[in-house]
Amino acid sequence: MGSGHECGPLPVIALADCNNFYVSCERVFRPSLEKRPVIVLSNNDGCAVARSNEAKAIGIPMGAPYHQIRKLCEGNGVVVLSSNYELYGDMSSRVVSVLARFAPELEVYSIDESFLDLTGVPSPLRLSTRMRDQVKQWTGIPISVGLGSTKTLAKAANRLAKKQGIGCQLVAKDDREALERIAIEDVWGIGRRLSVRLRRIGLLNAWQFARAPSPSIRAIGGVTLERTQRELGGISCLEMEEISPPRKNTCSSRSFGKPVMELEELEEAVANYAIRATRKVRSEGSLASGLQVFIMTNRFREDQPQYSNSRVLGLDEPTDDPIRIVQNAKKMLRDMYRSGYAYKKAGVILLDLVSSASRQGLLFEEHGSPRRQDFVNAVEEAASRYGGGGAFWGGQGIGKQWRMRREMRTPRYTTHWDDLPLVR
DNA sequence: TCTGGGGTCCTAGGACCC
DNA sequence: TCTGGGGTCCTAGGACCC
Repeated sequence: MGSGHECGPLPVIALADCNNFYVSCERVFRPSLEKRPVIVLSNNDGCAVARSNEAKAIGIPMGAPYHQIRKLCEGNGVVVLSSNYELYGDMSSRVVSVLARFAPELEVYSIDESFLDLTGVPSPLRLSTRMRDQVKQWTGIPISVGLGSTKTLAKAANRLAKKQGIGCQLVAKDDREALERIAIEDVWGIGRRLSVRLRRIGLLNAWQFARAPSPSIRAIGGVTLERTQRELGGISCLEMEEISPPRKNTCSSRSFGKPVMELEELEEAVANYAIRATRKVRSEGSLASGLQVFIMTNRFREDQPQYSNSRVLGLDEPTDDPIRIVQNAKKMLRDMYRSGYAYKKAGVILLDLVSSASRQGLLFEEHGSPRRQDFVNAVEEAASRYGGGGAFWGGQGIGKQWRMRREMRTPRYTTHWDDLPLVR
């Protein structure tokens, strides 16, 4: 230790990333979608958030608003699906459980990506290939695996693996040829803004970026960008995080299916979002120390008057009480509501979540009488067991004119009994 | 007519204090 | 001729990710 030489084996990080994940999930249950152009739309059937390779080849860009590509889709026989997050969430955990058999240390990074520590494995490429076959065989989901000595190099390797249609790829920190093929905007951590500024000073790809003088990098993107640069140079700055740190905030928000003018309807939507957000924190055993409510008009409509606002409230004591949160959220909404605007979106954010186990022990809480707690728990229990139809709070309303559109959703094959595929 | 949702981290600048 | 300086805390906004 401390000699400046390598001690122990060179670190090897793998990034296993599902190919076109949402589309692949749909294909598992509808094999007829294989080899056809398929896209999955975001909430509200708004944008294309997943595209099969065939759909990419047609020229459908990532994130394209559906109304802009509708003609293109119709003209090319593209299968268009609404998103089905219950299905994707369930498929995701299946994939993770297979991956976990291949490495002692695994970090679930997103719904379709996991990092694995393969340090010390004799032949990481061969292991990755076996892993990829296993995932495909057991879950039906195709994945690509990138290998590198840091997370950022593994990301870059994964990108090349996907681009070239090969399953697994390793990129070493001094592999000039490979790193030159990664455009600057495709480096993990460099988005649209930063890539423009980096291109302006002549840095066009990952190789050039990695070798640029670090003070100029820091001047452009601060310590975060400098970390990315070091990672590309093989110096690890982003550690594996096996257990994800507890969430700090949670948000529930939706665009409305139709613009909303009236306060009453907004109140209904906000009550629903508040309850959804509260259920999330309850399920994680957390309490909210504050909440934020926001509303906004459609920012794309330049012909219409715009208004957006938000209110933040600190709670005197952390809570997971839906009644209290809904009451406060509605009060905050009424406070900032202005009539005469066509509202497009609203949301509720629960802030500064703390663990309910470490609840700071007020034995005599004014609002938290045992009977009230029991009542709240009973309603929430019924709601979670039987879904929204089991029980709901008064303020949630029953009209739901503002509900989002989801007109092309496939059945929830794996999570709802009613939707199980029938075998004949 | 139609443009997603849910997160994190960092930084600059203001308020406040001594 | 020329307003003190330095620390902490908080927040809004900007950047990124999938």
